[in-house]
Amino acid sequence: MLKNPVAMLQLVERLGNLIRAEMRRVIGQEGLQPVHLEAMLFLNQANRFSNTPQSLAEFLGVTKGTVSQSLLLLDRRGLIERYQDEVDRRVVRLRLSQQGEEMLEAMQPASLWQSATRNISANRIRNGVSALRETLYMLQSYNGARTFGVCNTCIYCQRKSQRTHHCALFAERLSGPETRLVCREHVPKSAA
Amino acid sequence: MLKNPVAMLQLVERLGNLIRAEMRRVIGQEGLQPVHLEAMLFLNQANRFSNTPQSLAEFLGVTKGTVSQSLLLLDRRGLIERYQDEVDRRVVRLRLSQQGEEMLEAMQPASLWQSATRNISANRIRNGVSALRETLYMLQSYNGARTFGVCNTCIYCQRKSQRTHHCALFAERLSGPETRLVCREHVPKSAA
DNA sequence: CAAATTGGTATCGACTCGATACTAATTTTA
DNA sequence: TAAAATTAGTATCGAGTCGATACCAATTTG
Repeated sequence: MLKNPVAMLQLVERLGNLIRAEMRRVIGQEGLQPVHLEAMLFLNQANRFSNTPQSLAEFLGVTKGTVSQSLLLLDRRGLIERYQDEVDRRVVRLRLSQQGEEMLEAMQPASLWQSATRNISANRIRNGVSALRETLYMLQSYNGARTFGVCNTCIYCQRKSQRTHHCALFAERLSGPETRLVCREHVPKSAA
Repeated sequence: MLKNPVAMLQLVERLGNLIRAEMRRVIGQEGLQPVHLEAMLFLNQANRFSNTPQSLAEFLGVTKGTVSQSLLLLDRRGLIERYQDEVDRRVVRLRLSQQGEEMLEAMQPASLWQSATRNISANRIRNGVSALRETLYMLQSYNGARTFGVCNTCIYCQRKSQRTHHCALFAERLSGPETRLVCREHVPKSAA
């Protein structure tokens, strides 16, 4: 019955498709697909508990077999590096290569968006972000999907001192910069 | 420098990907892909100036060759009908078949979203819709893409009487319901 | 220590997607 | 008005996604 939520859905869908088409245009010149850019953006933000094929598959919403194929391609192109985990030798760790970081740096995928939102009032954007964030959390909780938020918004993240934080789930120390990376085990504080 | 627009971009991107993954899950059971659902949703809303392969290709942001393939599949499955235009015999007209309409009806793609937004205040949603809509128009104007809005938000749409409207571009009469369909030649009033 | 689970890879088939080449109908132009 | 250019659409090719299935090796469970 409510029309505005449906309007919001259609806008998000349409904007998502435009972003995707723009991605395809830009990254297609490198012979890549949108999902490759998504993967690289994820690896650029993933913390050390989350930089694995399994985690990436969950983030992208595809099977591990599918993600394995995409990683093979990114590896062949020299855009990522894969190495074995020291303690659990089944798991593969992923990171962007130097070349991968440079490509991401050079692309500036957000620049068009920055211009497009230039004349929108800060208040409307704040409201929009808040509405979208809540919708995202709700959707993720419905289908049991992970939230992939950054550590400093997670219930497991405890501040120990001015500079050091602590993850109560992995029982490990977190540096300041690390609390701004996304984690597979993230549980939003609002949903505690 | 502004962080909120980037946050909004990431949210839209993530939500778009989740919607896409959900689409794949739902429509995959019919042996279809997300783009097929996008196409059917478009055809369900397109007016009589816009129900062609070319128009659909512009909407989806793919080439006409690509869209031709997808239409072939939808036709084979009996979900759409294709017929020749009477006056310009190069153009093919598209419409959902009975079966296609029933499938769309049965899927209710917006229901999850409706639940997810249930507890968000109307004001925040209104602000969000407004911010997203302006962003969408800006992005579309940048790359010269069409806006695909509904007639009653278009500069060419003129109200003739209580019940009849008139399109100044095609110089044709529009019924009331027709003014709520999306058009390939749409130009938003705000950008007049 | 054997069985079950977990993380990852390989292969197959259907499909997307851009590029290219093509046909037919319409419009432009010389 | 006839030839040239444009427009709408289709066909084909190759690289890649994607799920499904099958498989292997390392780890955890019983």
